[in-house]
Amino acid sequence: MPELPEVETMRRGIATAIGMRVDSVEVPQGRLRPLLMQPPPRELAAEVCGRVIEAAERHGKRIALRLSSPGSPRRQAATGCRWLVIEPRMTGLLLVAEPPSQEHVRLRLGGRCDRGSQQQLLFWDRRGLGTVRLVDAAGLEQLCGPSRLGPDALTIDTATFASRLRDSTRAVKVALLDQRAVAGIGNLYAAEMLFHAGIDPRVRCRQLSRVRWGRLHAVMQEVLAEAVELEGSTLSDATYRTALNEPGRYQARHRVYGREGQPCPACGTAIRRIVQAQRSTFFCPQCQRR
DNA sequence: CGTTCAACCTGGGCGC
DNA sequence: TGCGCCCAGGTTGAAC
Repeated sequence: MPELPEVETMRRGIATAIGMRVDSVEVPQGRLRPLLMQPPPRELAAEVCGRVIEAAERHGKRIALRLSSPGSPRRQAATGCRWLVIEPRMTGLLLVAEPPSQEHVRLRLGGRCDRGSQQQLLFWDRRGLGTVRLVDAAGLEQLCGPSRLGPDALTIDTATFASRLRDSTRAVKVALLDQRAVAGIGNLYAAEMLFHAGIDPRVRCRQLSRVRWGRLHAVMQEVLAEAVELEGSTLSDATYRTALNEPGRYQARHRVYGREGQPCPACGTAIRRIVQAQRSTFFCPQCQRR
């Protein structure tokens, strides 16, 4: 399930598309389940074709492709840049390699003079919960701005991190998933970082000492950075793949996630699974304290 | 402010 | 072998 490390891996994996012009947008019909696209495929294609992909940004768990203003400089003021915002949600993937089955969206790219090659950028989503939206600067702000996403978990500083969470009465695990507080953490990495910090996921934010916020901040960035380095986690359902359609390698590092009943790698106590905010939380009742 | 639930979806795993 | 069921979890929005 794409969280920060997986989405960052996607962003890096599609870097070869930067500088290329969109020649066509294809949205196959047929057996494909519907995918939220705004505007609908035909309009989106008309607006996107001819623009150059100038940058691939990551905002939390979303990718935003910055598309150049079309046409002459005079027209630029009127039309301006656009952003193609892709939200993979549960099973969405951005690929430059061919997808395992029919894709949802295919951008055919060309026109870069330094390489002069052609390329494709594909979005495939097994469950079809993902979204692809074309927006202007105001729309980007709405989808990815500070009203929706807090500072990025990978780069937020200790003081800001603590200040955005410590006053909450919520359980720390639940608060870590709040994208408005801190952006990028999902269910899997929340469990892993709390294990490494030795913190019981049920502790209320307010109960955590300053020292423990500092420790949590440090391990959060260690865990996320290492997961980015290893290109994310591909679970047994094997949905998540890199842009080259290869599995991630961080799953070998999982200490608690998905390991209910198995011995804690640190102390041997059986890993427990509980439910918080309707989602599974895995933790070691011995190593993770209140 | 916080929690809970339903909705969006499909495929893998389970019990029978 | 197969049917029905539950579960996986990112995000939103409504209800309490």
